[in-house]
Parts: sequence; C-alpha cells; structure tokens
Amino acid sequence: MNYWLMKSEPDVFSFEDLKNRPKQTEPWDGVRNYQARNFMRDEMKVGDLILFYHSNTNPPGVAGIAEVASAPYPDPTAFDKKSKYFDLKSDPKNPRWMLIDVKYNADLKRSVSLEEMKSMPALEAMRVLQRGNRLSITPVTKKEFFAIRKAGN
DNA sequence: GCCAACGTTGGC
DNA sequence: GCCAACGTTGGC
Repeated sequence: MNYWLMKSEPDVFSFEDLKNRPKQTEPWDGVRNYQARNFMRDEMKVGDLILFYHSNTNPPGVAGIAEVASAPYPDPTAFDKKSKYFDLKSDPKNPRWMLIDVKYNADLKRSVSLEEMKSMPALEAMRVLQRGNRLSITPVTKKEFFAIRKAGN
C-alpha cells in the first residue's frame, strides 16, 4: 500500500465534485508532466490512499481522502482534438499519457491547511512542502499520510 | 496580479 | 548536448 498527494484546483475539480460524481470516481486526465505520469503508470495501485489537495485557492490544503480505483490506461483527452489537453505527439498505438481513476474514500472533519501542514513536525520532509515544488502528484510516506488524516479528524 | 521555481522547446 | 526563451504552477 502506497500513499499519495494529488493537487487539484477546486474551481476546476474539487473534492466535493468527486464526492458528487455518480460513482464518486473520476479519471485523472490532463496530466502532462512525465514524473506525474510515471507515478500513475508505474507505481499507483488500486486501493492506494490519496490526500486530495486543493491548490490555487484560499486557503490551500488537504480537503479529503481519495483512493486509486483503476489500473493505468491511456488518457483519452490526448487524442481529442477538441480537448485543451490534446497532444498531437501522442500516438494512439503508443500512448504517451496514462492515467488512473480516482475515487472518493472519506471525508475529513475539516481541511488541513498548507499553513498547518508547515507547522507539523511530522511533515518536515514532506515533498509538497519543499520550496519550489510544483509536481501535481507526489508520493507521501505512511507517517505523513496518517499525521494529516489525524489532524483533520 | 506578482513572481520564483522549474519543465519544455528548439536553435545551434 | 547546451542553454536561452518561453510557458506553467501555485503561494502569496
């Protein structure tokens, strides 16, 4: 079992949006960063738990818990000329962009803000708190995951 | 809206 | 293969 943090701008797709989906599941499309893709393609397994993080909002922070709900498969938006994520260079026979489905897992009683995360000793080495970090998907240690879940419950 | 950080692109 | 230019991310 691995643990992850995934960023989303709540104006675009929020934790509540995920919860309100008919199957509480959403394909994590539009990722166009190779490191993030590699995590989805090579390392994320069904049942892995995810800290669903709201970025570009006030305040930023972890809004809830999600889980990995599928094996990796090609991102269909890469082949859709009308999509803003269309990628001419992604060959359907050899897809460049892979994704997994993300599913609602559990609410937190309250969000855990970035500011609060920065104050928690258990999160000192957490990747998303390091300076200049922009990666939208990052691995999280078990200790970090449970420290945040506990703070929000 | 600013801007630091950082990934990608493309000329050479 | 270098690196300048450019685009994006995301906190503030």
